Amino acid sequence: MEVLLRGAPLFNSFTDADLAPISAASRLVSLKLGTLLFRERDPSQHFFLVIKGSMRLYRLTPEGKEKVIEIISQGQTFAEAVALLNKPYPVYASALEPTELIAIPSQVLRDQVLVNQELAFKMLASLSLRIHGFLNDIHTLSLATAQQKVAGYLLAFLEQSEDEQTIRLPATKAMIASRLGLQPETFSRVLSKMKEQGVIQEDKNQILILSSSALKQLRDTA
Amino acid sequence: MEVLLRGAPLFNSFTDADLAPISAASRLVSLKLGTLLFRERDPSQHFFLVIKGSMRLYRLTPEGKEKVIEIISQGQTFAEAVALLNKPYPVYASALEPTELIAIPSQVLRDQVLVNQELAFKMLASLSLRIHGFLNDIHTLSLATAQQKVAGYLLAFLEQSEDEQTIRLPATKAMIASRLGLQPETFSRVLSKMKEQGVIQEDKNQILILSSSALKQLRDTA
DNA sequence: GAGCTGCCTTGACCTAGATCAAGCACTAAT
DNA sequence: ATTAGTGCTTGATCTAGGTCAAGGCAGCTC
Repeated sequence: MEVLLRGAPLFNSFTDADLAPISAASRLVSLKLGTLLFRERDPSQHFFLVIKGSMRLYRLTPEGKEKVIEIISQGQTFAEAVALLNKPYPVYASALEPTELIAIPSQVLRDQVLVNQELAFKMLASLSLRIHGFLNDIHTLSLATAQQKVAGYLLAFLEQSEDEQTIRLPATKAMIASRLGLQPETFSRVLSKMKEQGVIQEDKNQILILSSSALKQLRDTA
Repeated sequence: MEVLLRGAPLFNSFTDADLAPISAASRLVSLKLGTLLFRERDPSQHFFLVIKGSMRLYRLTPEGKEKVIEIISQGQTFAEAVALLNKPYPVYASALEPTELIAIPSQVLRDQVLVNQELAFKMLASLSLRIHGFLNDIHTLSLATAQQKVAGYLLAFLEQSEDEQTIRLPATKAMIASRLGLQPETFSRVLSKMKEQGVIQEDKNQILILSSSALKQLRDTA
């Protein structure tokens, strides 16, 4: 368990002594595809670290449509903030694929933050990072065309994995479309056009970027 | 200065002893309407508390259009997270009206967080709150009609100021439209229609809610 | 290998809201 | 009083992307 915990950025610099009480209180959870982990407004008894697979965090509109807010992949944590502050979950969470999580009781987090100064700092850093992500999302959601959104989304992958030119989408296309604030049809059409223009190529659910500069062009042009 | 500082939620429970070093290092800043306080990517040497007036935080698109991300009013702080983590500012900030701020050096914040446990907690709480706000924004930006956005925006005021039925808009209509991801024209048309339907009434830049239930209806209907 | 089932694509249409273009109301300066 | 500036409204178009509907294409199970 310690090994798994240390896989997360939140915990990677911790000593065994720091980690022991957290590890002792946590437990491993396995979810089948589609399993609902918690609902919006549920009390937050745990926060979670994704060991394997991925989770989708979403909300429901009054009419019952789903809007995907975040897709959480391996190594990332979620619901830390609400757990710490003892607030109800602000979103629904369900498994996008068969997924393994570590569930860490909120109380343990609260206790540890008081004891371990570094943990508080790390939490602040992690929240701050998340806020930056949201700023970007807000920015693109509100004034980008479909093409810009898709180009930006694909480029985000290249940035983190350096000179890899091939991308495996982390969820179904419909999910990604929702994340981007698009209809699945529109997402499909945009990808088609990019293929047509020779900017990308698709094989199975792998996407190959033929020209990242052309893609940047598309992202930055109205 | 101490008095002003304690006006902010971030500091309201602090003892004089806690506050003294912060107060000593901070200084008061007055901005004329439209003054640019910092740019995106500037190093974050201070974070800020709004004493009087209001600030707009925004970004620029590649084509140079502005997108308002947040409007910060009296009593609120901004740029705490980046100051703490010593990252560059992620947005532009300029004064929406003649505005007074307290500028608190980032270094002081970093020092104090290490010393004062409660401050770290408060910061976590404040960031978490901000994240919740962003979740809402993302939600509405991506799948609400213009009418839903405006109704939701107005209702947000009623929620915080209880049974006040009259709202003074915190910025020009064009700014608010941008915050909501709308064109000024569209914002204006939506308000007109609401007046036509007898849901609201407008006088100067005061908005009177005639029927908050009708407004809720509008917010929750596609 | 026949038939499901779930994803994805493609086409035809339609509508919300952006854009373009005047004009109006109020304020501030000359 | 006249002009000019700024924010707001209103009307007339245009268009990106949403919606509806019809297949196509795996990968399953039986």
